[in-house]
Amino acid sequence: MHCRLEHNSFMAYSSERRLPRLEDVAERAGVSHQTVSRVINNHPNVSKATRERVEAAVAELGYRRNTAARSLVTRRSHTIGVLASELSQYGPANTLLGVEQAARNAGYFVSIAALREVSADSITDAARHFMDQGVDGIVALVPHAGTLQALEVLNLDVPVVVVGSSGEGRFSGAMVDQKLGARLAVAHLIEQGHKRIGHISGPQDWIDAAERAEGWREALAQAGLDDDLLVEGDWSAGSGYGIGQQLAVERAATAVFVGNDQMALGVLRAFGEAGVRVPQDVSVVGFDDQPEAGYFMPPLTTVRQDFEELGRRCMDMMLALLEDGAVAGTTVVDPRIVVRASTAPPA
Amino acid sequence: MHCRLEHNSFMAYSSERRLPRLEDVAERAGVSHQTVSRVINNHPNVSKATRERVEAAVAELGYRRNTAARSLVTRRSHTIGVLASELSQYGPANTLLGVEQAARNAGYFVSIAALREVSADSITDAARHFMDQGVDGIVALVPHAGTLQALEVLNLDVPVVVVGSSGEGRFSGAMVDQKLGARLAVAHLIEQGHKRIGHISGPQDWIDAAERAEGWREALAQAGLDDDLLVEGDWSAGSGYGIGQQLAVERAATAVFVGNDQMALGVLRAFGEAGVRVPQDVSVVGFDDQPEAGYFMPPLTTVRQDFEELGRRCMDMMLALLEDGAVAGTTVVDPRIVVRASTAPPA
DNA sequence: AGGTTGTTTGTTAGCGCTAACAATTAAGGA
DNA sequence: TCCTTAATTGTTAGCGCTAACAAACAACCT
Repeated sequence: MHCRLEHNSFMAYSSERRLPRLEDVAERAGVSHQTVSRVINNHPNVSKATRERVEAAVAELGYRRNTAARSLVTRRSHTIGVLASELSQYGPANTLLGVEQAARNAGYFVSIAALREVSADSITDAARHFMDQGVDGIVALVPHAGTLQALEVLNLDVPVVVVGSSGEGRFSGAMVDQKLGARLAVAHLIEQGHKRIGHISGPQDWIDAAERAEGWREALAQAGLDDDLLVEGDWSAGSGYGIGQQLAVERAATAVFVGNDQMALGVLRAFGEAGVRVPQDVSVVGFDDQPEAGYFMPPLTTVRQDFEELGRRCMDMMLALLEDGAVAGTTVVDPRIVVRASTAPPA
Repeated sequence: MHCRLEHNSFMAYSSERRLPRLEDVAERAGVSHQTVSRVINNHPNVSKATRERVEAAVAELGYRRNTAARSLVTRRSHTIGVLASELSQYGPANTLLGVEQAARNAGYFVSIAALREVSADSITDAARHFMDQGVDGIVALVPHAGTLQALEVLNLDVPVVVVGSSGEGRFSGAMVDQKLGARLAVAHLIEQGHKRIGHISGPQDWIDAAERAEGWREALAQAGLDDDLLVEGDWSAGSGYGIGQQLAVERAATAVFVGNDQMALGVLRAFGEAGVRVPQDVSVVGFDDQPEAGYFMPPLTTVRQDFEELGRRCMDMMLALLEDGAVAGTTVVDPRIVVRASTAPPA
């Protein structure tokens, strides 16, 4: 019997061999298929002897339950849909990893839909895709203000966890405390004696970008400093480079808090080319702490976000919603600052 | 009727409202459920009048077919499993995006399983996860020599497309021509007059790393140059930095072909710190062309791989295997060199 | 003994869909 | 006209599973 499993290596994909069903296991164990189902699902009222007999039969036949059949009757697919944009970026990619880890541990499957561009249409498409698949819940990894509305009007009847949002309305949220991160960055610069601290933000319709800018503003206000030095980039190294060139000419600030590490890379290059020394002339702080940040020139002081943890928290929240009937809520992960060579007291 | 759909916004997730079934659509259109099924599945023998009536009913009720029920009877889940490691890296992440795009276009769902570490056990786990889900095929985004063996012994009865492999045995492959990429890089350096060209490779048990090293060797051999300057890194900027420090002391080569952009970043920083000027003293070429490469200091000459295209090709191949009964094969994507400021003729 | 529990097992129905076949109607040819 | 063929629709069964109920049995009390 156990040989049969090993000897089918010659078979093609479309092997006609039927996979064992509950019925097959039941027959082998001398019980009804329902009893096998009980064993598989860990129902309490099965005698020890029966359970062992069934488990042996399951092992011998290599039985694995059929997800489609199970889903059909339970109306649960045990699948979570992850709606993501910018999946090639360090942050979202790692959040996805966290979600996947927590999901698989909990016996869930993870289905993905990537958005090429963030629009109501593309979000609707992706959400419909997930509903067609019958996902039990959706994790929205689209930290864009418009996403929430686009999702809300769909009236999905599955729980939604939005990453990077505090979870308004029917949605739950999981977020890194962006304001705190920004305050840590600015506080570090203030401690070193900087008075003129600029900010290169991400696009302001991104929730994270808006929060970081707000945190920067709050920290400056608290210290009685001006918050007039704000330029908006698009998250890319290229935009950081362009803005950096401009800053190198103006020289209005002694320190710049940059919205992410990629833009910071562009800034460092622009400064390098313009002869502005970092950190002697201008200090630079990034955000994210992607693995390369420590190898920029100079190594970048930045704010670390634990994206994987964020992903795991997302999934924890999702599980609570699905299995414990929890209500929508928010979970917050704290960032921390990583000080490297790109910051120093002003000259 | 159409109001009913709009007015349930007050309902909780666990809305008791049953979704419409074929039967409901059939009743509304005044036909049998089978006729509706035919319309849904584009079967030919349905009269135009009937088809239109059914389509109207489908639209009015907002009918969407139940995937679980369909899968149960067709034994097709229309789901592709993507087995991935290093998903937070630029290459794999973008390949995944390509797969996702092609899959969703073709009406397939994409399920992912990320490997924390590449081992036979973790691969077996992930593959079993996919079989439990009943995926129709697996795309292995694990460009590691051991992966193929670990997958082979599982005797999966679904098609497998291995990315970065030429597709041995029962598996199909989709790859960027790594040897060609390496030859392009080395040829560029030779054209500029370099005679001593070193290579910092990735771990040699990664298929891509081995191929790139081999391409480097071939190009040197063809030009009658020595291939004794090879150091193995681990793909990370940190390892590039460490090796770069060493090279800065030895100064054995006038040009270095680095296995990926991240390691190249580390090399640039090590050279910068050691006072080795790039490209005046040493030329550096990377591999991948991740978006930041153009903003390194100096901007990096590198070999561009179109990862999204690779992913799409993967999925095309998978579809051919699944739907056209194609046999295992290989598809190859060509890389191209992007020349920037990190390379110049030797002094 | 006879009833009242509780524990363990079996039986039946049906989730929503498609495949296979049966039935009906329309069209064409002798 | 009737028979053959093709096009269109309907009927039935069953994919593999779990929920709900029913049955069998043991244990324990009055």
